[in-house]
Amino acid sequence: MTTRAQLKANKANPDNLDINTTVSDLENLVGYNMKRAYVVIHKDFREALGENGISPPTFSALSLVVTYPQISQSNLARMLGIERSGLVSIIDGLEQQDYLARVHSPSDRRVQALVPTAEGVKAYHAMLATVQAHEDKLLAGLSSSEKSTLVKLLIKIRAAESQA
Amino acid sequence: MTTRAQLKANKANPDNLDINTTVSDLENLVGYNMKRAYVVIHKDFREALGENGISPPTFSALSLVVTYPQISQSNLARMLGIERSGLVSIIDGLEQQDYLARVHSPSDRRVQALVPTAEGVKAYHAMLATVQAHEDKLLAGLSSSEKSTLVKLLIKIRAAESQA
DNA sequence: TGGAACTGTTTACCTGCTTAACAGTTGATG
DNA sequence: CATCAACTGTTAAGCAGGTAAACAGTTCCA
Repeated sequence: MTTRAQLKANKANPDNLDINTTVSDLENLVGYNMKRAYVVIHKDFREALGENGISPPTFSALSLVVTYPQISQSNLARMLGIERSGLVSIIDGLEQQDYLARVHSPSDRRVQALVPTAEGVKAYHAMLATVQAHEDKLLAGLSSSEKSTLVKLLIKIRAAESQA
Repeated sequence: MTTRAQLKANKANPDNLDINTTVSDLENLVGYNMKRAYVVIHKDFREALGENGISPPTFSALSLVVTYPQISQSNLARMLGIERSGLVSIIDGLEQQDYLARVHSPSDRRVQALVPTAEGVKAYHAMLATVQAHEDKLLAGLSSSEKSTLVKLLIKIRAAESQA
């Protein structure tokens, strides 16, 4: 594939600089490649849920609330790996869409347990299916064993943090 | 699967909620795992270069300028996968640190070719070694074949974007 | 000789966080 | 039982890393 951009590139840079065959130190750094790959997946996620779809952090929060009803915001933040303060507006959004409710815990008046609504559960499962389908399509070039290997390695990296 | 007993335990004792054994739909989504893993690697990168270290985007830009001296900002932005406008402040920063210079191309007066300084090249190689060493340490739990598999899969995902 | 397309740049904006501070609540310890 | 550390959710301010739109200057092409 020879794009107009490449022709321009060749002109601007006399070396035969082909974007698709670029070799630099960056290509060997896991961090760089992970960032680039994540950008692609993130974009795909947004396209999957469309114009007014919820964001990845919001989706993740909803997922955990559906999985662990009555979870507290503190615990949810810990699971997501973000600060409690960062979670507030995410939960606000989910509450405004009636996907969940904050209910005061009688046993501990500090805590507001997060409980998904029926609508929230239904919407979540629909979104999950959509996201899953889009991801499968995007990653059609990977075999299912490659996909599971990838996930295993990513989880291994996340686990490596605690040990440092 | 999460048992009712576990939920109860979680409620009774929030600290019992083990982040590393969480099981939910999210664990099967490549996007979610990639984001979480990237956060870990990103954090490691910042720690590697210390308090006043350059950011990952800035490092990537410098890397490509060192590899492809006289590259234009447009081509660099394309390689990095970001907009031209987003690159301006990154290059400003590198120029202020005397890691590179903008020089007018005589053949095309629109273009400002980016040329690394001797100091820039030197600093880059030092940073690369540091980043590489930190990453190797972080990923010590992965065999070298696992690491190369991971990179191959990440590149494959990046390549999948064009086809969509 | 236009006009389309590319150059770098500024401006305004957005998302997804962080840190610091706060009041209310709880539980443990003296 | 008094108090104090620690936890709850929340607000406010700020930062990182972008995007989109508009712009003037430049180049290419028909």
